[in-house]
Amino acid sequence: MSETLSHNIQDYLKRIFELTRSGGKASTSQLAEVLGISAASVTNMLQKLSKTDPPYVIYQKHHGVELTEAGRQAALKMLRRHRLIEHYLVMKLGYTWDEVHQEAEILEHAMSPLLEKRMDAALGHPEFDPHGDPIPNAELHMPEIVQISLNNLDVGKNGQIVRVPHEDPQVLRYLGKCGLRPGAKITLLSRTPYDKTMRLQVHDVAEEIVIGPTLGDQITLKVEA
Amino acid sequence: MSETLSHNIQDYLKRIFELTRSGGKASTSQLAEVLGISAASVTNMLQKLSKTDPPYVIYQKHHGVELTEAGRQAALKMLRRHRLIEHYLVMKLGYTWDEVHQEAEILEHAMSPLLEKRMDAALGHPEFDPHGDPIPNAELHMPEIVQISLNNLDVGKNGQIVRVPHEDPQVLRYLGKCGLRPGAKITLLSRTPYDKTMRLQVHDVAEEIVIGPTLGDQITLKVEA
DNA sequence: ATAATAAATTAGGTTTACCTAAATCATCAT
DNA sequence: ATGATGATTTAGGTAAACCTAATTTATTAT
Repeated sequence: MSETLSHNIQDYLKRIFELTRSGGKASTSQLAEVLGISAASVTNMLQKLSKTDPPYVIYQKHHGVELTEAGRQAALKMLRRHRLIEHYLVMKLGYTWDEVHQEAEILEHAMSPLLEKRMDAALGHPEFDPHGDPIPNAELHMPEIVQISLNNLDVGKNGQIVRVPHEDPQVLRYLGKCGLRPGAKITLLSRTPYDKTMRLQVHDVAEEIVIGPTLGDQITLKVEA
Repeated sequence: MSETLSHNIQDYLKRIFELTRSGGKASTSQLAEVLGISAASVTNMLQKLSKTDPPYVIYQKHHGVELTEAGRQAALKMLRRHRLIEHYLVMKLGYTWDEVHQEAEILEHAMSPLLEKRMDAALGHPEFDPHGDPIPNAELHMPEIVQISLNNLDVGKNGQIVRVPHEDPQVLRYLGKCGLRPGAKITLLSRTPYDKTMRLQVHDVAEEIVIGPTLGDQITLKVEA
């Protein structure tokens, strides 16, 4: 269980994790696509990963692949490291959000348990990275996520858009232009006491946007429990 | 010139640099020893490294190897990264000295130019790491300072302690009590011709101290070039 | 000078992870 | 139900970097 996995294997497991995040299986060609290699190479690796002593994946010819618990643990370990690194680079070394991903992609494979521990401590054991994605904790548990309306989000907290009102195409178009669409991660910057108008920052978008409580009520977010 | 070298090649070049630091060439077996691999593997790699388009080493069968200028630049780049990382881990992440070497050995290969730049800035562009070893600057020039052992310091000259022997805690404690620790500045007052016993003045400390050549050999100083 | 020893090289092989080309399987429209 | 199409797998091969065993070269002691 604690044999060291190669960089490549770590990458495969991480990608399978991402592709199967919302259930189902990952296909050979999907993996080939995200890993930037040929489908034949992927097939070879999947066969190998499904035959290790604790197998890392469950693989059936022509029917895709999913992680075993061992594979999931390994993937979560990489995910934790990746997000900790991203967070660290932004918080401590002045990186901007768009610079961190590539850097973390490489560093995560070079990170020792000690370095992970120290960065985690230096950041105060954060639960979310600067993109708003949750960071698995040291025991590899993801923070619990629940859904609430934007109106109920606490100031300073992050959330990820799940649903936006779709009745009025004009509103929808406006929100889309601001980057406020399902999947977008936001931070609530302030809420005025009197009329509950909210300023919020869409991650990866420079401008802040302002939203009133009528619209805010209709916007659903995933947030930490 | 800016092709990316493999981890392995970077390690070979770094080791050759270290082994030839004080002139001469590195032998196949020395390299096999420090790299922890067989001599046969080293021979193969040396042949390869001496035949690249800009060759990285000058290699003659049975007569050892030394770096070309291209090889030296590559080695210095790794040395800079290694020492910056060590310094960073100690200064910013609470590592102790015995923990940093292994960590840096791995991280140096995963370090981007941007990360190097940011760490360098975060540390205030240091010229020496906490060991007192010089850090090549961004243009890969070593600080114009030479390190010598106390035994080789001319009488009347000044120096700054860089390293003291760390095997014997009793000796260390004694030297520490005299103010003779890394960073301390000293002047060599005299050296007896017969047994090379030295009198020296630690700046900011009233008492002179006396040191024999056995201990003097193990005390490293920075002096002006 | 030469034989013994040590160091270095060559020869041949392994593993990991990739590749291309050819073959096979699955699915979908007719 | 069948054939076309696309996805997947198999077969055979490459490159990097390592290995052991056998051989060759260099050095050292007599």
